[in-house]
Amino acid sequence: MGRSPCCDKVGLKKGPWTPEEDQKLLAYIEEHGHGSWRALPTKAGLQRCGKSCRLRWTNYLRPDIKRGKFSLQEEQTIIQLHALLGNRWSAIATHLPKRTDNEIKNYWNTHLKKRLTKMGIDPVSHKPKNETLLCNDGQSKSVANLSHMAQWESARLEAEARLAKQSKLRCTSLVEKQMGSTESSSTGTPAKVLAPNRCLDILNAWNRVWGTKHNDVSEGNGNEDLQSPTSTLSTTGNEESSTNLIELVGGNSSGSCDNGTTGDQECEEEWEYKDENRTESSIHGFNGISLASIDNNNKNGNGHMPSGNFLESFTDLLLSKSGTSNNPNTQGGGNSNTPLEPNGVNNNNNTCYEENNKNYWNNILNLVNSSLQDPPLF
DNA sequence: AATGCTTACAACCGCAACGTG
DNA sequence: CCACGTTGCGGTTGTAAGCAT
Repeated sequence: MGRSPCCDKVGLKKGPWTPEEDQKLLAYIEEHGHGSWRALPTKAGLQRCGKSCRLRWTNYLRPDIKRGKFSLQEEQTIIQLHALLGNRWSAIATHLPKRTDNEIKNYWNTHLKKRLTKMGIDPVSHKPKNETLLCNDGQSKSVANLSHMAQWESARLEAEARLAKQSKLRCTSLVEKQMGSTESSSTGTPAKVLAPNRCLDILNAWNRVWGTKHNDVSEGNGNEDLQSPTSTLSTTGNEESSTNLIELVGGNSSGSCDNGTTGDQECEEEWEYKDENRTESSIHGFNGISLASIDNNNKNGNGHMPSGNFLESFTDLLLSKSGTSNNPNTQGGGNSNTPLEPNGVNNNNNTCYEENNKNYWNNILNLVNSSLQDPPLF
C-alpha cells in the first residue's frame, strides 16, 4: 500500500513485445547487463516498465532458455516435483535446466494438470479424487488423511527451510566464485542459473529430516499408522541407480518429440518401460494407490499390481490409454498386501488408505531420488 | 468461408520477501 | 528498527492459432 505501481504510468507500452523491442532489450543487456530493472527501459530506449523488461528477459530472451516441447523426462520430473513441492514453480524450475518457472507453470496448467484430472487424480494432492470409495470408513479415513497431510506438510516445510538455507549458501559461494574468476557479461543472470542443477536437493533434505526424526518408525516395528512418507527410504539413498528407467522407443537422447510427430498423444505413446534396467531397489514398492489402480489392464488381470511396477503404471497413468481405466470407481487397492476383490473393492479397508498413502509418497520420493542421482538429463 | 470454441502461452498484476540506507 | 525501493514469485488474464461445426 502506498507503493507506486510500476506499470501504470502513462505512455508505457503493454502487451506483446515486438521484435524491435526484443532487439533493443537484448542489445542493451548484452552490453551493459540489466542493472536496475527500473532504470533499464529509459536507458535502453524502451517504452516499457522495468518489470515488463525483466519478465521478457527472464522468460523469453535469456540465451540459456530451452524452448519447445517438453520431453517425457521433463514431464515426469515436473509431476514428481509438483507432488513434492506443490506450486513452487521456481523451485521446480531449478531441477529443469533451461526451463523457466513460467513455462513450467503454463505447461502444468495446460497439459499435466488436465491429464491428471482426467484420470481421477487430484492434481493438487496427487491423490485419487474418490478416496471415499476406496475405504468404507470415510470418517476415519478423513481423519487419517488430515493427519497424514499435516505430517507431510510440516516435514516438508521443515526440510525446505533447511535446504533453502543450504542452497542459498551454496549458490552464493558459487556465484562469488564465478564472479571472481570471470566478470559475468550478463550481470543479471540469476543465481539459480549459475547454481548447480541440484542446488535444491529435496530428497537429501527429506532423508535428513525423517531419517533422524523417525528412525523408530522406520525400523519396521510393525507400526502401520501413517508413517513418515519416506519411512522406508534408505537414508543413504546411494544404492539406487535407475538411469534410463524410461526410454523412448526409437527415441533420441533428448527425449523430445522431434521425430516429426506432433501432439501430446502421439508423443506420449512413445513411452515405454525399459524393463531390463529395472532394479528392485530403484523402484521398490511403488504399488501405491493411484498409480497401480490406474492399470486395469495390468498383467494379473485382477487389479493386483506386482510390486515394483511403478514406472509401468506411471506410463499408463500418463498415457491414459484405456478409457475405461479412468473410471475412478474401479480404482483403489493395487497394493500387493491388500489385493482387490474382483469388483475392485479393497477388502482390507482399515489399512488400505494408510498403506496406499504411504506408498504413494514413498515412491514419488524414490523416483525423485533416483532422478536426482542420475547424470543431468539434458 | 464464417463463426464459435478450445488450446497454448506470453504477459500482466499484486503480494511478499529481500536489500539498503 | 523502520521505511522504502527492488526483485522474485505465483495466480490470472489476454490473445493468437488451431480446430470443429
